[in-house]
Amino acid sequence: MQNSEAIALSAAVLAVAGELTQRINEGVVARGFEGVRPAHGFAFVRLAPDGATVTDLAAHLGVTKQAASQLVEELVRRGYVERRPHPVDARARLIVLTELGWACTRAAEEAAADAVRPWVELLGEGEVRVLCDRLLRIAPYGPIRPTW
Amino acid sequence: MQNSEAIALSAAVLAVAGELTQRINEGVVARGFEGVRPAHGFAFVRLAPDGATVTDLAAHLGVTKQAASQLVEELVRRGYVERRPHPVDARARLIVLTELGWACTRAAEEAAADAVRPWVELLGEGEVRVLCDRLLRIAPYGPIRPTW
DNA sequence: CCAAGATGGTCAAGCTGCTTGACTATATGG
DNA sequence: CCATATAGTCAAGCAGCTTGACCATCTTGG
Repeated sequence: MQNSEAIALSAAVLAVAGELTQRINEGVVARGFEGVRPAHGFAFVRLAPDGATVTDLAAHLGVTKQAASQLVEELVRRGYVERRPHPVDARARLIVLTELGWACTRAAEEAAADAVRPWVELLGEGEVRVLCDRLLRIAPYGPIRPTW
Repeated sequence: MQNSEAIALSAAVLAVAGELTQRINEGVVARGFEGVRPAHGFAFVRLAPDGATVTDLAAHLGVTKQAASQLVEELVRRGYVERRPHPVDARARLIVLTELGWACTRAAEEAAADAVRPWVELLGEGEVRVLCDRLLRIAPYGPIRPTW
């Protein structure tokens, strides 16, 4: 594979990622959740199952824990998450989604489904599944960084 | 396709994009081009063929022209590009890559090839080409935004 | 041909989100 | 029980973007 092809492929990946991020965020905002940034969505993904600590979140987002702490503070102010005492570690706090946070997460899922729908119409559901499989094999643990 | 699958697919795309951006940037830095950010690479792509104006660049990067102007100023200081009078519009300036800028672009292509190589080994060259084709069909003109 | 508005570019000031550094409180291991 | 590591926060600073203002040059309609 030639270098120029590699660049073209990279550009394609980045274009898809950019469009996807933009569409999902717009979709979430359109559903009435104002003031949310893509980074918040990335945080929600990590918080969704059982909550997480600030340090977990920082590692997940690829930022310092101070930055993660600020992000949590903002989400608390907006009512999307709340800090609870950690069940086994008195130093730590468990950040969990509020009901509003869950609603926002569901909105993001809907927005993602809307964003992906044109792909299915274009390529067919089977091809999209194959695409997803390929991507997961390529970078199963790629960084979810809010900023480049 | 269910909402949860759409989210999984989105996460996969973003993970691949994140890893790719990181690897290319590291590869460029490793080849001796210091102080370059991914955003610079996105600018180089637009400048490479025949140069571009600040306004073109701003549109391409999805930022204000002031921001694009600052980015150009930085690239000029580092010796990657130079401002030339525009051939047909005395208001505008044509930003073109210097020899150093071209060298950096080639380094980025090499780094991209390095980053993509594992994919080829994992999926085979044919599958990767198919992947590229699919991505280009999904978002042929997706935004190349340096920041989310 | 000229006046009026549109467009290309830059300067300046401000804001946002990140970083580094310092600190307290709690956990853990010898 | 003390030494060190870890969770979290506060504070200050910085980088990169934005908005607002401005000048130079172009384009257009009368």
